[in-house]
Amino acid sequence: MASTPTGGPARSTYRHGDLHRALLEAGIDLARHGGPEAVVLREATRRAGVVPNAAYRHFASRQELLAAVQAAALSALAVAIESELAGLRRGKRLADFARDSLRAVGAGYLRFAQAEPGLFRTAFALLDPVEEDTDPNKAGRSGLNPFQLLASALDRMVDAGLLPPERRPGAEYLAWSAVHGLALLIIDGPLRQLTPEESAAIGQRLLTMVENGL
Amino acid sequence: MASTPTGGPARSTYRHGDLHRALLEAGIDLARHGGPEAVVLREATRRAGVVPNAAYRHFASRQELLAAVQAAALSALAVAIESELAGLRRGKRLADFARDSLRAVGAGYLRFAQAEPGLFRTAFALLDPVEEDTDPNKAGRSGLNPFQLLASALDRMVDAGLLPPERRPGAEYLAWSAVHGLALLIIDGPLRQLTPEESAAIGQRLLTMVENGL
DNA sequence: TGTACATCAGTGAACGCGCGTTCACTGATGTAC
DNA sequence: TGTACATCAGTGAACGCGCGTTCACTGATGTAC
Repeated sequence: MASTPTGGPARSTYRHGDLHRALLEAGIDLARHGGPEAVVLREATRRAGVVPNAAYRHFASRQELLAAVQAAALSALAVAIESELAGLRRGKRLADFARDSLRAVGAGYLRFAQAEPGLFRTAFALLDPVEEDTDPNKAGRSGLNPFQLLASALDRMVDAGLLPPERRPGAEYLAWSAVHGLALLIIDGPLRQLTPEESAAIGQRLLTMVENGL
Repeated sequence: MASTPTGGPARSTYRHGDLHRALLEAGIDLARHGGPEAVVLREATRRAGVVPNAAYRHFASRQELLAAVQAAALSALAVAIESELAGLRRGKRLADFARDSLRAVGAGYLRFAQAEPGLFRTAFALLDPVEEDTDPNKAGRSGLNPFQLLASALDRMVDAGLLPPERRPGAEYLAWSAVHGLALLIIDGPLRQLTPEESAAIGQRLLTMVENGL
């Protein structure tokens, strides 16, 4: 039996069956290992065991495939944040819970960046505004995308009286900046050598700075 | 008289005269307009009015040209920070001066990112650790590179009693993260549409957060 | 249940592009005498 | 001051590469009768 380049079994049918999905998954895998610029149409078709131009039945251009991969990366980030949030104990006082939520959002963000740097970079390759975006392809299980998860954690801070309402507007961008910057120093920058433990520690310190400084 | 592609006068001599410099400047210009991936050997030689392989007399590879451009970008950033620092009035109390220095470093960083996004992105394309780097090509007039300028502002904060010495180690990375993240949101991200005034305002807010949170 | 046929997913071949890099060369420059 | 010569900066031509995308096609599938 012949094999595809990735070692999977060759198609026995003339039709692929689910080429759209196969291309998307190949694209995600490429992004995972090489970031957005590694999402190459021809390589995706190679992995799907299909001729290059077959992709055009499912994506109008390389750009469109990349956009789909980017949405998937955003969604994966949202899921990572949600799973960090899911680990919180709810029994605590409202204020503690609000604080913990904000930290969980930040910690999930940083953990994802370090665990999946390629997908992380893909998620933020020329990002369109995502504030009002309700595309479920970019969201986690809660239906919220990463930005919206952050926004709701900040709302909780206001509700708990930890953040004065007049400082709420735009606070997303301050918190996001700090965490995003650290993520990049860790995956692409001078903090590349840190172990996951070390970066978790500096992440916590950064989150404390945000909490106190907001 | 014939012209080079950029409209400059054609060489009248067989030898170029200063091709090394011409290639570097072409590379810087490419980076300015398109970031690191726009630094293309063949295009640099075209602009210098020279055949493609002539570059190899001066740079061993495209990578080596890019490294030189990157150093120049870092140096330009350092100069931008220095000029922000130079605007400070010295007469004030030590504590005020320390605070203002830190803010000036951040503001210079943000201003440069917005004014020269291509060079900014080039400066941080896979940055080697720059903490101990004394390469003058990466430094400003003071001989310090951007990271070292930040470090010395933080030292002043400690001297002025505004930052407890036990929180000094690693503080560079916290401050840097915040400012770097905001810079990226502004040049590549969802804050792309902000006017320079708006981004200066959010920059000041971010710097306040850093100051209070550190 | 069986056959004719329209649909359209995937094929095969080719395109033009620009890139980095290597090779053997040529001819201007500046130095040694 | 004048000439021979070595150096080496820039030339000319070519390479192989992989990319995105277009074209006219073929043949498996599923629907209409």
